[in-house]
Amino acid sequence: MRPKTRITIRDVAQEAGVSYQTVSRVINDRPDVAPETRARVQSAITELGYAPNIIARSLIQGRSNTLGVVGFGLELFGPTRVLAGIERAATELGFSLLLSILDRLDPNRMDAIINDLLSRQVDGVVWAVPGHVSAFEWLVDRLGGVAVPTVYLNKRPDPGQQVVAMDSRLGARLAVEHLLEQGYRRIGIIKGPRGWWEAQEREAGWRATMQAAGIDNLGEIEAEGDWSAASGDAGFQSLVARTPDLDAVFACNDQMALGALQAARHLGLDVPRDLAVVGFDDIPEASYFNPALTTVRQNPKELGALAVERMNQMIQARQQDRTVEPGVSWVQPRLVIRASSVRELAEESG
Amino acid sequence: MRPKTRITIRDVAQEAGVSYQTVSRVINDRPDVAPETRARVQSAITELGYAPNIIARSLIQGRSNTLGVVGFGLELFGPTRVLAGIERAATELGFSLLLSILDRLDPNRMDAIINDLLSRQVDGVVWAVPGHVSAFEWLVDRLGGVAVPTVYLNKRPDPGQQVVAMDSRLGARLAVEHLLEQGYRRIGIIKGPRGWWEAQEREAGWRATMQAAGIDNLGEIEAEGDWSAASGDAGFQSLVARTPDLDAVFACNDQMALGALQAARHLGLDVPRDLAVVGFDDIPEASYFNPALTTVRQNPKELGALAVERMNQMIQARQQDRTVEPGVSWVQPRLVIRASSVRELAEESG
DNA sequence: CTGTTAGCGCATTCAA
DNA sequence: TTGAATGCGCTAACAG
Repeated sequence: MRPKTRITIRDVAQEAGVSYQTVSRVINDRPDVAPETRARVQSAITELGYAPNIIARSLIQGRSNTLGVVGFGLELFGPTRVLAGIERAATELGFSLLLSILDRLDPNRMDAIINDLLSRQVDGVVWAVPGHVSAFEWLVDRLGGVAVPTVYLNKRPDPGQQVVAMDSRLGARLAVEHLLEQGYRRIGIIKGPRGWWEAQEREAGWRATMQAAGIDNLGEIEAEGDWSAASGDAGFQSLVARTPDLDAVFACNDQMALGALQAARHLGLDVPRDLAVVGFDDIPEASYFNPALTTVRQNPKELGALAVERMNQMIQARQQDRTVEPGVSWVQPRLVIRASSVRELAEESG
Repeated sequence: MRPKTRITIRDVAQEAGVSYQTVSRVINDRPDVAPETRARVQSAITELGYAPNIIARSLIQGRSNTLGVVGFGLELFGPTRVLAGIERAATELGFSLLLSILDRLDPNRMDAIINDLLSRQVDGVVWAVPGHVSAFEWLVDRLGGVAVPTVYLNKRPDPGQQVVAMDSRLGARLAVEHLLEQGYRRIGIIKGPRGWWEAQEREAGWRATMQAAGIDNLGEIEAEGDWSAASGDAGFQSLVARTPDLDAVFACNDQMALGALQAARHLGLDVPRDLAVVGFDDIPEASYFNPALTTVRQNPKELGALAVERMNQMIQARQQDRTVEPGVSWVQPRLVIRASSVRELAEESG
């Protein structure tokens, strides 16, 4: 076991018989070191098990090579995968990640998180918290004020901000158009929680597509859920109660679709014969639902990766006193068609 | 928008008309500051929007208030929830989290992660990577060598190590005993990937309980999966092909159980009449499977929280030159009984 | 090529 | 109660 005192650059210098600045040069791969000296230093480093203190380096350089990530829960599919994408991209670009998780939209907690991240000298902040737009105004002020590069994920685009977002509206349109093509007309919706921008977008996509198809009285075929299967179950029941001629449901995520499938079964409805169900996300289990679920596939990992690349550009630019034009990057979802919305497919696999 | 140069303690001092050490005292809530002075400094702080540089503080104190967390993927239920528990507990105890994700057990990547965490002066490392024991030997050496407090999650207990683990063996026993009580005898298993310690433990629990019940020829009712629904599907099919009198399946996680349910349906088997299925994890969707899944409920968040508390004890102890006795903390799972393993329940809800 | 001198932002001795 | 020095571990100018 090694001594408790930390091994510093000076210990290495002494061991190698050089000045400690030479050691610094070796560590930082500077060219101006004699090969023989370099080798001697290297072996001293491994000998002593020296590891450079990045904290000290950051202090000088005013740069920590660290990104702050603020996420929302780790319960849901999308946000979790987004985080995975962020992590991978950050690692590739040489950033470490300081992770904070928000469980609810508590301004005090948000403020504390931002403070901590700034105090820890993060080079940028990836704000991966879905939520109601108004909740962000003070935040933008706060982050904008200190001028820390910030990228927002799945947030309503605002001028002056860097946003990376899934095109949920398009996803919803794909889902509804598919159902229409399959001959379904009274396509109800089980919405996500009101506060989520993505939920609003999915609803908007559904509404626009339905209206374009000339279907009205949409109010009576709407239900609101909270992303959980239980809420999908309840939402479906309330839809059916209100709308006897309901023939399809667009659930705004796969868990709620699962709940709807379950409720339909209990009501003796056959999917997709009597009723079609489409979800959103394409969680890995979706193809094993009964019947297999047609759903809109997101690529949340890509979303996260894109956010980090954007971040990196901003940081690079900033070092050269340039700026990156604010704007929105949209990621396109696509529809994955399975048995829950196609009568022919159901015959085979059922 | 503020000037680009960072605001330091000196700027605040100047603004408040005191020396910068006084500002330091205010920041650190020292008692020996005149109330009037304190107020003046406080207002200067808010005025300038000053935030202390934790990096600099860490450098002096030799302590970063940061925990390194090494996780494995963010795809699986357990590991993700464990991370959530870690995050919450860490926040409560005033630690920030430096997150690294391992996608596969690559020694180079592991080494790079450890190096980075150590270089960033983390106060401790929470190693939340499931995997084969042998992969850890060099690691223990590495972490033990630098004497950074380390807690391992869901790893085979080894003397001299701090381990926090779910009692998977018990969980498996609960599952199998329940099936036996319900009158099932030929209880097959769909195992997790060979490399995972938890998978081994669940298998061991199954095996021991089966043997205790006097059931043999266990070799022919074993299949190996990879935690995915697809592998559960395939595993189940292979079991049925080999064992015509199979009457129950213990799947080592809920996704594989889902695959098994699906396969059973395709084979025209009624669950639970012809065949019972039990899973492991109790993912939120489990109660919405068809039929609702009996499963072993873990509390992975608690596991993560426990690990951090342990970590905190070690760090505290270390500051006082004490040591914490190495050992294992076991977290107990419990069985959640639903329709997939109880014929009477199936009648009602089916 | 290598060593010397400064200083990053702050806490921690001291002294006043 | 406050201010002046000292140094955490390291990099960034210089000089030699």
